[in-house]
Amino acid sequence: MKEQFKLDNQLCFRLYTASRLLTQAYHPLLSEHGLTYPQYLVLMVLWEKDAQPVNDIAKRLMLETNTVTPLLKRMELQGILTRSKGSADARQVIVTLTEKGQNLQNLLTDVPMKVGNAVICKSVNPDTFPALFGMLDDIIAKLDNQEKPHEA
Amino acid sequence: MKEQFKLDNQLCFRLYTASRLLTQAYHPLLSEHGLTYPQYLVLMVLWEKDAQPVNDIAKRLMLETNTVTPLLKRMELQGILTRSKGSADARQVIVTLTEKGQNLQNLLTDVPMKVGNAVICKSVNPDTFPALFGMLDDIIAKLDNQEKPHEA
DNA sequence: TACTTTTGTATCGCAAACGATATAAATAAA
DNA sequence: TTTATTTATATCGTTTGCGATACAAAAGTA
Repeated sequence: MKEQFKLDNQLCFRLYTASRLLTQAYHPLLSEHGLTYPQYLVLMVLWEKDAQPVNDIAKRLMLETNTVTPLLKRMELQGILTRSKGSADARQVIVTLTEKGQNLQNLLTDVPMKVGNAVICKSVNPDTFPALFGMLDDIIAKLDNQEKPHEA
Repeated sequence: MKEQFKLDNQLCFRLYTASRLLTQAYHPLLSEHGLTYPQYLVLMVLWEKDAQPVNDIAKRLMLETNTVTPLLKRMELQGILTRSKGSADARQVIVTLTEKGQNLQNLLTDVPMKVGNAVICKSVNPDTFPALFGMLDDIIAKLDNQEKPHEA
């Protein structure tokens, strides 16, 4: 058994598992409002800046539009947002929060605190957060412009 | 816009993104051999210890059996492993690597190094790996026995 | 203007994930 | 030994995630 294949040596498996389990921790808090975690991410993007084209939302979440489009359609069916043709560029679809979508920000106020307190702060010393965030951001940045092989 | 909802403050979004992008980095190396990343994880589990019941594999990967079962069936169709009724406990399904499955370990020898060199070591100082692994392990451990609320 | 290329979204198909539920085998209890 | 409970897998349905591809609008070029 080759050393490089030991599961305990894998960064990716750790990220994969931590991501899944942390997402699961959000589940009961979000499903209460009929939301999934990726939908919650879309909400955070639109709360930061409303009325964005699909592309901008996808870029912000580093997802492909073919992932985001169906996701947005489901949220539209739920009356959380609307999708309308852009006026400047007719190819664009502008996504705008409805009142219900705006209001979810109030209903979900406690979610970050609940997950943070119940889980994260009990497992990681808050002082080490900047270091952890920094490392993850470095990995993400590296992987992000790995794919776009630098046009030069 | 409430501070706690800023995407840049979210640990979960970072984990989610880092996990996705790193998995994508494996994709070209694995698809060459007809494998997906979760299938590669199963292989690592079985290379460590062959002939395990479905449950043990699922536990090792911290996945549910309803995720692992279809995954194993696909791998069985590819001739990578076999699924057979356990002799001691007739409920169990014992998963065993075929010669093809064994041999994939040789074909994939370079994968960890390629991903590691090309991506990880260029974004994170290898000296900080133990710290990063430790923090992720702490988060995973905390989330893991969060769900099983400690039978007491 | 006519043609080509790029860009923004969407459709399709497949492989995860996972909650809910079903089923059979094993174990425990009555 | 019945009956009840737990355990090991599996089935079903829904939502993601993403590669491949389609298509129309916009931008660039001849």
